[in-house]
Amino acid sequence: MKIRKKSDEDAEVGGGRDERKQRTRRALMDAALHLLEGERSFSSLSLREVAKAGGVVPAAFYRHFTGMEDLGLALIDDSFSTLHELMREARSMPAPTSNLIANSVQTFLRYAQAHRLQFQFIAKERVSGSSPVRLGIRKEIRLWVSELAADLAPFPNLKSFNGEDLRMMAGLVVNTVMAATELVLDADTQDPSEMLRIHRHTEKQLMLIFLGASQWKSAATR
Amino acid sequence: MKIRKKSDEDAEVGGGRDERKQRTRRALMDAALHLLEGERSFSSLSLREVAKAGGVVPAAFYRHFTGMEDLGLALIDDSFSTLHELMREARSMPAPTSNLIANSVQTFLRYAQAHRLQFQFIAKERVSGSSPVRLGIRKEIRLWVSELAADLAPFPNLKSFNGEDLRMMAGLVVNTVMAATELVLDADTQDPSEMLRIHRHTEKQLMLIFLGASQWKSAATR
DNA sequence: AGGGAAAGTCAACAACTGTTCACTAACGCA
DNA sequence: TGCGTTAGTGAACAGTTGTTGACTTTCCCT
Repeated sequence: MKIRKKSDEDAEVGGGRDERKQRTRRALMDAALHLLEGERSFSSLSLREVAKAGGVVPAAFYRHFTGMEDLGLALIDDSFSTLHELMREARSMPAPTSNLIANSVQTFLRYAQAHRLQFQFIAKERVSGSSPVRLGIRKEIRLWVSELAADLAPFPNLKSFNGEDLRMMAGLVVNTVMAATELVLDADTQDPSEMLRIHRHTEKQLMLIFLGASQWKSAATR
Repeated sequence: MKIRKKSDEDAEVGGGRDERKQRTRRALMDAALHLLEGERSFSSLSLREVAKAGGVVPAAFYRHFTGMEDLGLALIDDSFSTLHELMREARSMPAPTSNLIANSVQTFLRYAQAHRLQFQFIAKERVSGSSPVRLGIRKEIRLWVSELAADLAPFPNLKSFNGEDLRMMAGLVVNTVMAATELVLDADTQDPSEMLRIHRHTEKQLMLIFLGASQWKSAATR
């Protein structure tokens, strides 16, 4: 009668053993992300409430993570893998010779909105997280800057940049996009006019940067 | 014999009643700021530990603030008043016709370093604070952007900006400076070469922005 | 000189925290 | 078919949390 304890009441059943394990692992990570929605910060989450929100008893949490910090690091990997996925998609798209800036802004901000939980996590923990978490995020962002610099290098407008200055410019672009992302994540969810305002604002800022870049002269390296 | 309970052991004595009250109020605020040094975030501070660090029993906390959020709002006022003080000083200085960017960067980042606790608080709570705290900070930053835009308006290079675009550019500058501030606050305290690197980096980014600005043409407003 | 106001103390409360332990039951390999 | 491995349970622990109430002591005004 009471043979199957969970399976007969859980909607989502089946699968091998470690498939089920991955499922609760994800449930814990998703629970944490959802708890972060709104005002909470990761460091104010308690292990117990994450466990409860994940549908599991506190002790079971330890079968998946050594503690909350471990969970945080897992969330970083998760979040940045979705960011890299976007970058890969963007690179494989046929380069739209005109409107490149407007297209990129639109693509990125839409994507951030669609993955708001992850991006909210990144935005918060980038500045207020524990040391390993924060450093992990910074490393990923530096990597992102490098990739962007490499993507920018071939542009004919930017011939006069040396490598260091190219990274400087890429950093400026990334900062700007990150700031815009924070605006989008905070904005009244799905107020289209407000969203349009942010898009236009960000496009102009990037145009200003690229306008400056086309005039730039790197000091001769010697 | 045991008439004066506090005065005979406290180093800092004297003053009228509400002068003493202001003193413990400040002690609580300073305690909170110091607890935020390093990894902690404001939302992870407990009322009890702030009270203890402030040298006061938990119940006494309520004589000064209605709760932690109230303390947070007080810290915002405090922090931004020091920022406005810097802005006032900067404006009263004789405009250094050359090297304006380098001077401004140096002044600002030095100031941020000197008031690291306040700026750390702002940087963290800007993104992860509770709603009233976060909104308070955003409002102050918008104000800052407006003031900068007004300061920028008279420059002959920027004649071709309309009001909205000027704010757009000012926003870009503020974003850039804020990002640099975060780097400074995180950097190995007082590693001069690292600090120099950040200064140079930021100067270049601002030069790039101003270079673009000198070529800018706002669309005709109609 | 005396009395009201108020900053601060002390003790208690119910609720919640992280972590541990012995346990149960299901899976998958032999 | 059985048996070890292991995800998940339930209870207990010692601390810590926010908030309250009744208290003491000091200041300041009349």
